[in-house]
Amino acid sequence: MGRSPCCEKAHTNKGAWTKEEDDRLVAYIRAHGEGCWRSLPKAAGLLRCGKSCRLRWINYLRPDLKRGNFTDDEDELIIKLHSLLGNKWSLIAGRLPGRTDNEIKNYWNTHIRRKLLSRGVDPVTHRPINEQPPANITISFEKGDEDHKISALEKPFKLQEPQFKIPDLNLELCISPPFQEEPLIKPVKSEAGVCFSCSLGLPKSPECKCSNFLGLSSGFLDFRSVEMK
DNA sequence: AAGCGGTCCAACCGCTCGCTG
DNA sequence: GCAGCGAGCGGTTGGACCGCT
Repeated sequence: MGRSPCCEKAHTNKGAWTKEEDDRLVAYIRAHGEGCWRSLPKAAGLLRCGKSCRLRWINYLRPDLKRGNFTDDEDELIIKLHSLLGNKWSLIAGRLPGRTDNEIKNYWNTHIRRKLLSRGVDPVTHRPINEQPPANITISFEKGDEDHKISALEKPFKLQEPQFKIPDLNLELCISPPFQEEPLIKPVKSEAGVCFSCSLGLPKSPECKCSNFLGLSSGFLDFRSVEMK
């Protein structure tokens, strides 16, 4: 049995949003808050799919969005984050206050890719274009658990033999409070984690007390400090 | 001015994940 | 354990816009 559609497609508008639709959506969310996107269109009097409403709100109507050009700092931060996280646009967006995953994804594909290529850097692997790819590195979270292996380089290279396996690497995750707006490169050291500068391999700042890149020596990678709020 | 090709970005689509019964 | 559902994510697309000829 197939999944039921997320909305009655026959009775929904598609394409560009009108000013009136925007106003209705904003007014409804201001009055009732976000949540239950499936029922929102009907409640708000919109002939739109819930997904479409959610996307419109998140990518365009949210009051905390920062519109306009990306700064050089943001560019470099995106490149660093992409080299660490790959195409995890929502995670990258979580580190750029006021920016959306869609915006960053578009910006990456239109500007940064080209920028890296012009520097002679492969935008997928973040390595010099004429450099031979290294043997792939596989990280295993649990002994013998094939499903939990991940490629350290996301997908740039196919699995090759011999596989280099880091023994019993325990990437224990810890929960930190929701992200608060702060200077981009200021160290935000969590209780047992690592400051963001170090997690990106950026130069240490005076306040930094981290001992190792990615917090591997401490056994902690504060994933939530990278994950979106 | 018209035609064309390239660029950009808003929006859609399909899939996965997590939750619930 | 399984199925259904809603939410969220990443890839892709369509069309508006712009510069060049």
